[in-house]
Amino acid sequence: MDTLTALQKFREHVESYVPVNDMEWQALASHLEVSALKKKKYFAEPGKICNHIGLVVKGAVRYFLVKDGEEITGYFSFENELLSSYKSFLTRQPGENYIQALEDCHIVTLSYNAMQQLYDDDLIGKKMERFSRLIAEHYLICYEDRVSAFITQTPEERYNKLLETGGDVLQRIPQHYIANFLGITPVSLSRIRRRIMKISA
Amino acid sequence: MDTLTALQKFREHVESYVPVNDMEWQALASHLEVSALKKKKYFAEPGKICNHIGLVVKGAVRYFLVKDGEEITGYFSFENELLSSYKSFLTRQPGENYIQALEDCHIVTLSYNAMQQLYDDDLIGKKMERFSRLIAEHYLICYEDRVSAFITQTPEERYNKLLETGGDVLQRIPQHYIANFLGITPVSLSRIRRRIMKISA
DNA sequence: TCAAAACGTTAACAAAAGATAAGAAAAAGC
DNA sequence: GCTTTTTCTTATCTTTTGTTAACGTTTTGA
Repeated sequence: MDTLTALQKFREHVESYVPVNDMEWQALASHLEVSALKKKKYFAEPGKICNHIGLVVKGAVRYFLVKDGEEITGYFSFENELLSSYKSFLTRQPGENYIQALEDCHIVTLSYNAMQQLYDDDLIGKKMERFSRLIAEHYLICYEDRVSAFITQTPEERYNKLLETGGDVLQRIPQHYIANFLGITPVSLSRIRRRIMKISA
Repeated sequence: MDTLTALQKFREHVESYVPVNDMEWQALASHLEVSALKKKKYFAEPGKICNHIGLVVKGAVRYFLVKDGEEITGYFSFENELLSSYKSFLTRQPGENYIQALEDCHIVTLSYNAMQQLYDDDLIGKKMERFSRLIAEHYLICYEDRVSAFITQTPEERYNKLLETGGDVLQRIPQHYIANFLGITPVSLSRIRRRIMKISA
């Protein structure tokens, strides 16, 4: 995928939140960087401050942290989704998790400093503020739903819901990662799958 | 508590995110409403669109939803914390949860329409966008931490962490609500407490 | 191509959590 | 002040999950 296509994808993503005219786009695009992230390479690592926010143009990444020597996968990002150790990016503190490419990825990134410059820009500062607000609000709602699922649903119910709405996740992600994502062990997920098969059979 | 004090608290809250001069404050304050919410009264109910966002100036509220006839408590807001069925407020869709006063509350609220007017205001639009962005980012991080706790920690570990950092919650909230908040049943929390007591004794 | 690693399932056992019920203590409301 | 409700604990039993290990299959990578 060429640079222009990648940037165009980024523009479309921004425009799904706020309208952007050509002049505004120029101001924004001048700060963007297009790059590749090969499978198994890391976008973020614990102990390091995440200095970039990105968009996954192609590919998929996995968020995980290591506890007691075990990798625990918390999240994934696919095409047209945000890519960042967001807490670290926002707070300027060292992050806690790895972000690793599950496939060869094409990404478009924006540095923290560029972001602040854009916020303070007279031409597009307000629009960038709004864009970031809408992004944050969007992901806030996602997290709210996820917390709600942990509180109100059993692991089996959470997996069933994932079967309905999961889409890409179920096809492209190994099941033991999905187990972590659901808050259970891979063995437990395997048992849940067998239970469901028996019922639906 | 009088209206001026309540408004002053709101101003201080805003100023903990962005600086506000007197002129800007006038523009904002003209849209604010100060009100009381008596114990057990509802700020939001399922099926209704949440048209206001608020600040708890005094008191505490509980967020809960009803599943299979059971109340499940997901969250609390105390003094100087945000108050809203945020997903409903943002998406303009009917909410799913109740927000109920646990104590007699004093609250300051801002309507959705006023919020949009403020965003589009030339004088303080950009500042309001930034304020809301920072608010959303702040709560996004809170939710991220909470999801992370569900994935990486056992209920016992989550309770222990709450003992360290909980503050108000543990003093002012009945334990069966806290159990829900931790994602377990009240009976289970009681057992966890006994296990911890035995160890530390 | 071939050895090594990763992946998913299953089994056996231990630990924890859910469901239900009962009882005591504390708080709320009249 | 007294009754009712709420809150918390405890016990019993069932269900689920975690842990560890084994096994076959698939995928990876040199």
